[in-house]
Amino acid sequence: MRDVAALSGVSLKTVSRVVNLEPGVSADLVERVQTAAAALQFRPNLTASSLRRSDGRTQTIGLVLENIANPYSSALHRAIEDVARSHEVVVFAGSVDEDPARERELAGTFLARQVDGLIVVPAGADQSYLAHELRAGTPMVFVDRPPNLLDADAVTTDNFAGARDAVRHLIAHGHRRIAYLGDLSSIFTAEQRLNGYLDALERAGIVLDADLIWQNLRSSDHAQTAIIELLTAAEPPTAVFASQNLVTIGAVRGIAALGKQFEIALVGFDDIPLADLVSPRVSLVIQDVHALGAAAAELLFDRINGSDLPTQRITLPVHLVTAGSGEITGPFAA
Amino acid sequence: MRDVAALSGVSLKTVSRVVNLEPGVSADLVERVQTAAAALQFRPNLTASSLRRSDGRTQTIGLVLENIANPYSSALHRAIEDVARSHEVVVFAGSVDEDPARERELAGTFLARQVDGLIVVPAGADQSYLAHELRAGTPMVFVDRPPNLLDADAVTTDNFAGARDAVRHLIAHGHRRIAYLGDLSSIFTAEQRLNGYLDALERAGIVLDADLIWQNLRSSDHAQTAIIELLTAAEPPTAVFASQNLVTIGAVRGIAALGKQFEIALVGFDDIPLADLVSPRVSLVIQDVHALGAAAAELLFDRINGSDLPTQRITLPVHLVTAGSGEITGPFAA
DNA sequence: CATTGTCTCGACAACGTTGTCAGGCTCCCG
DNA sequence: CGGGAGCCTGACAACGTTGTCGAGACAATG
Repeated sequence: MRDVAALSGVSLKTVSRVVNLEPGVSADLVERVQTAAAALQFRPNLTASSLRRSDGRTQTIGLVLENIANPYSSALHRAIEDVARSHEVVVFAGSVDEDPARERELAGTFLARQVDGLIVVPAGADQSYLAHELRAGTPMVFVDRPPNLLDADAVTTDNFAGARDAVRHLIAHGHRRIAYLGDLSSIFTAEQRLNGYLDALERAGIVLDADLIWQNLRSSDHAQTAIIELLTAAEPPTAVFASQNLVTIGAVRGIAALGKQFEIALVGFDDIPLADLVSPRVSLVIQDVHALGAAAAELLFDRINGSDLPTQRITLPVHLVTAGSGEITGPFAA
Repeated sequence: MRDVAALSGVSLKTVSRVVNLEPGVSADLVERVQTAAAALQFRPNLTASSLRRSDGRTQTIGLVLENIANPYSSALHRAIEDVARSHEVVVFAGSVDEDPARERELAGTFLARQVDGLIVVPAGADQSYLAHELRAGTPMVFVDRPPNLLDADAVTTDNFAGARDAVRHLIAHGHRRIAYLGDLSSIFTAEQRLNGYLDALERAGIVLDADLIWQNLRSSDHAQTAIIELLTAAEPPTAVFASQNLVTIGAVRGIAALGKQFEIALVGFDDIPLADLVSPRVSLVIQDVHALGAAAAELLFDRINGSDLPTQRITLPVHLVTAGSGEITGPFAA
């Protein structure tokens, strides 16, 4: 900037005014400064600018995700990017891989870089380490899972209702022995979905068989092994509820490996890629990930722009997309 | 930092020394400063720090991608994130959607934030706008596609050989009428892959039929429409080479819609999700996206750490994964 | 005991930018 | 022709941190 000022023969402050489009600079000086800036390929240093600016904004937000490469996370990321872009804000993102220590570390490095706000898919059971920064005025919004031990905005989907409806659907098609395949039970969404499963069974008067519940399946391979074991056991289920996308994929592979695609009813929670092309086809509880991300980002930017409404908890609905697999009838069909 | 200094009764500089683990501070002062910092939940301001530091590093890199939500881009992103993390660097990323203006804008906003380096999947036909920053010392590496009108490092895959091998494979299974379905022809990889297709045909002495070449298919829907039109024409192809993942997905849908999954041989370039579960199954030319991203990131960090080797162009090999679809025999099978 | 060296520590300036404020100019009015 | 208002412009300090340098304390050396 100093060079631009020297070349155009004005003061630093005038260059600053021109660069920031401030009014009150004569037309010929604006012209002179702009040609000088163009000649020198001048690009203002936004970090210095935000250091000095009164509001301290860096036009930057941080995004703490489960795993950037996972389609769920990357869909969220894209939705948030689009909203951020409309505010001329760029996004830092990082993967946490369900590791609470990594979550904390990543949030910390974003905060150290003076992000204007933070969007977090929490992995750990305690977000109180953020309380100080939150009180100090850094807005934060939690997505997919609410924060623990911290009072902050959150946008989640209706996991309980989605799981309950999925299992009800299977019951309505005549199933009584319905297996539950689930992710790490410590994850909020996994717990909610298990509760939905249990609720649907109880209301239908079906006695729980604990052997049909498999949790803590951390990959599609684990899920595949689990479903093969379930289906080859003495009293196999006639239907399966898979509570997460990787688990659903493992279930599909397992059913395909056993050649039972026309015998076992399967409903999964979360979308899976190319769901319309896989065999066996699978009925799915779909959440609108784009809407989730957009809602979280809008909430965050409202806070950044000064909103001081009470903490909000938004729950978005899900819907069941039937695809012929969940509709395989069971032995108790009417 | 001022508060920490006041609370522990030392100067700013001593706090700085403790925070940066510089030697030459007595043990009891280190202790006092650390407890004061902890009490105040002090977090150093990295933007101010990098402004003042002699090397000016922000421990930040920028990543310009086609579309963050696309599995190819997000796999690249994750590979780069992992390398960046090992250097204690965080990553800005953004989507360009094949828009050259957006590419330029995004690279500019990253540079204005003083990133230590840039990794770009270029969308436009001219990256000379980066020449000034490159000469000024900001390292840049291009991935998947080389830069145009700019001398910089690039890591790409062997698109020509992959396409040629795919088409050779179809020819070896007795096909002569092989369609080419391709992405936007302005994209470097699309051009290379078309050349590979043409080369394989020519070396096999097959006369080109221009009606079998469909380019500029920008989505899987377009590709699906195109393949349905091709397969229902007067002289349909017996095999199809789909030159990109979205195009392959459209081709799979189109073939499935026509019920021709056991008649048409299909080979696609790039992996598609759940490739082992889709019907019809599809043979694929796979590139190692993780290795691509990792190689680009390593190259970038070498530059950031001072390497001044001549510009490098790295090409990674691809390999064909057969899955029963590319192996459907054609009318000229031996 | 004087001198030298080493080890700690702090004062000060600087990174590139913007907020504040004062000064100079022009114009118009009485 | 004096004076007040309004418009441009620049000098200066400041944002939060670190590089430089010098001062003071103390030990080792002759």
